[in-house]
Amino acid sequence: MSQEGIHLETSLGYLLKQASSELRAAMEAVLRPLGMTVTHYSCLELLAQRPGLSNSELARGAFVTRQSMNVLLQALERDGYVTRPTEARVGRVSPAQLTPRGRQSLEQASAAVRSVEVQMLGGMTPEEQATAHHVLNRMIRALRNADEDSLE
Amino acid sequence: MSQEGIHLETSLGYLLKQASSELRAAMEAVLRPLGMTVTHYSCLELLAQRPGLSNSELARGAFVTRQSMNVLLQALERDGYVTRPTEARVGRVSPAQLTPRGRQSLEQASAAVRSVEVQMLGGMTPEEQATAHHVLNRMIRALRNADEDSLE
DNA sequence: AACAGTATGTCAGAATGCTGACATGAGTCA
DNA sequence: TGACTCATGTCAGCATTCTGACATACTGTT
Repeated sequence: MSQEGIHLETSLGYLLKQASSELRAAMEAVLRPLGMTVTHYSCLELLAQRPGLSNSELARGAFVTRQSMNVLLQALERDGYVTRPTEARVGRVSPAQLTPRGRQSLEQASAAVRSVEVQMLGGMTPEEQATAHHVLNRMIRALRNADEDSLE
Repeated sequence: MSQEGIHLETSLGYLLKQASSELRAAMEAVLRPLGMTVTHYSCLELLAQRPGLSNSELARGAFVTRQSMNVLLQALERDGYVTRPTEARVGRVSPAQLTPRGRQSLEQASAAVRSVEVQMLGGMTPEEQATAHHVLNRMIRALRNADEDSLE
């Protein structure tokens, strides 16, 4: 059982992956008793904050492909958590809405996830939280620009 | 095509997931031409920095289950990138080693991944990098403690 | 020495997500 | 109007990872 730090600990990329992995595990742990997966929860939370999001938009927001989100949405619709108009009004986009049942199901999950985030923020001061916010945004922007650069 | 920021952007957890997702995508993009997956690369990199790691230790380092790492290791062994002793000397642990071929294959991948990390660090000052390092470690520690707490 | 507890390697089945592909509708430009 | 491009929803097949399970080996306790 050797658990001393690897040299990779000096890599921000590795740290990022590690933190994300830990966060995901913690979320899965609190969502499992509710019979909910992380993507499942992300979908509901996105719909609560932005009613009318389409399948593709939800997929982008939950960091999965639109195909994956589609099967999830169909299940959620079948089980009565969300509704989608039978026919699209504009283009092929069919905006999704939470049902009261979906909203209720989200409430407990949202509280559970909030507790995880509070745990994660631990004893961080508001200043530290602000710098974390700032630094993560910097990384995201830098990586996104790299993608665009390679596309031309 | 509505791409304006969601309210969730104020959540550090969401930002973390976003950054991690972006980083993973960027790594996949540069590793694909080399016929290598992220877990594949992680395994080789870990072995280069810490020769003799066992299957389970590699799994933890690459953030996958030991079962997943096992199938990868078997493939890598079959293709001559790593070697493992046919019989364990102590317990069931069989330490893995990179072959020259594995080391060579890693070289290009390592350079590619380094370029991604440089891109990610973008115009970040050394101070910002240090705070990023610090803040991510804080989050990781807080989440890990939460896990231990729930185990008792 | 016997025991429980824990960690490991490994196999098999299940779940989840992804890639490929297709048809449809909107926007653009000649 | 017609051709081209792009985004969307959706289906099918594939890949990767995970969960469950088992045998084995070390560790510490009584």
